[in-house]
Amino acid sequence: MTKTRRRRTKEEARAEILSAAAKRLLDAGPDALRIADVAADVGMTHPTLLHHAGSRDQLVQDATVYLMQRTAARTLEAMQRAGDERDLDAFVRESLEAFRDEGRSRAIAWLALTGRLAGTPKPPWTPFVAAAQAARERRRARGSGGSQPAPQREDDDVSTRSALVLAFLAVFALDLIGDTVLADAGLGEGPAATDRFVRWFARLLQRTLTE
Amino acid sequence: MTKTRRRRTKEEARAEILSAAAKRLLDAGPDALRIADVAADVGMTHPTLLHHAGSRDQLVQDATVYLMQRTAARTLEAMQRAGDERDLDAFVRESLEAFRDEGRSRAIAWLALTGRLAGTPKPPWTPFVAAAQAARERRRARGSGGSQPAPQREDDDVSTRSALVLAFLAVFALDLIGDTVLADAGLGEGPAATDRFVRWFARLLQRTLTE
DNA sequence: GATAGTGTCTACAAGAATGTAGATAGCAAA
DNA sequence: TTTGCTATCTACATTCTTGTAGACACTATC
Repeated sequence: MTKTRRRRTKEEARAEILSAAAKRLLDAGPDALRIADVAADVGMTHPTLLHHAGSRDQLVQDATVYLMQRTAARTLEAMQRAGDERDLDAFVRESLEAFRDEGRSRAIAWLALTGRLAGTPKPPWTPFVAAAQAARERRRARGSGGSQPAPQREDDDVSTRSALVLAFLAVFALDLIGDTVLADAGLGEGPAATDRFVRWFARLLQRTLTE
Repeated sequence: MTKTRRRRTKEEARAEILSAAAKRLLDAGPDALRIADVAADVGMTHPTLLHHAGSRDQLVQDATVYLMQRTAARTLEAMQRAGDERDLDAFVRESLEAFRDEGRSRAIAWLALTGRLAGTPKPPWTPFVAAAQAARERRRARGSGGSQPAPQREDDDVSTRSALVLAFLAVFALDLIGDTVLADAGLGEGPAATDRFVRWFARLLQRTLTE
């Protein structure tokens, strides 16, 4: 009966706890999070975890913020990498992959369902809007040769933002329930069906943002 | 201390229980459903509820099916009413309203997150696909005057189905997280912002399904 | 009006989950 | 080495939740 106690610094303990809690949060949701489970994941007893986390409610809240910030960073990076210059097909596909990998859709859905979404740090939309807007104007200038009437700036802006919102909503929903919906609609199953739909959707976006 | 016992038939009791359980399910999700709460809603004690429902798990499962069937009926009716002949603006708006009223988006999201979505009765897509396809061909025949080359039937079908899937996904996500996303993207707040986006999206759909 | 069937209740059992109290042990600084 | 700090543990208390047992009461039927 060798009892090997591992002693962490306060910060290490907190980091490990948050990470494990975020994982459980993603899997089973806030209501199903059990501090004893999280403690076991990290390798400590639940009173020790409480010593660091304060209370269950506090842990859920902290893990929520941690989760959203972590996934936001990863997602935005992927979107930025893909959305800058290349075509929208890559943009949509990479966004979807980032959402999927980090479980961002699930995180957002959990928060929305439990009424915590509003109180969460929001992602920065401004750079995307600016980039998309610039790309649109570039395409238009190239295409028209300057012979078209001056574009209506305001309508353009709303249209660009709407397209980005649509992309966000579609990727979110596609990740969450895409497989089921595509199958129900008779568009096939598995990754191939999703790929086809993503390509179709990217073409649609491209046309909208180019016109 | 007048104890007024109300005696229901087996069927009445079951119906009331299912309805109340579905409401709680929608609000707080499967994990947070407490049979004592549901029993209180209906006006009975929790052992009585168990007598009718069997067990908590059984109740959750039955309420899930009940909920999905009820919302499906209402939603499909609204979509059918709007999607048959009129423009797509009405179609999208009415779908969204139906989703919202019945909490169908929340129900779907709960099921998806807890891994129950696959085992749920699927809505009938065929009539919508057929109607949308017919409408598209009608529009095209009217527009082209018969001078265009014969349309590629297969691509057309995939495109129609894809558009319907996109509409479904968008309405679903818009209901769940639309307010937050629209606000984050700088497209305004409240019902007005949603309305504007719905109109924009409907125009997009219209163009896609008409070409 | 008596009787049978069963919907409903009260009381209790058992377990799970959060949180507290006090002892112990690992680590760093004197 | 010694000492102080605190991360960690064991043991316990409390509350919440599901589920069971058996008595009671409402309704229909004879």
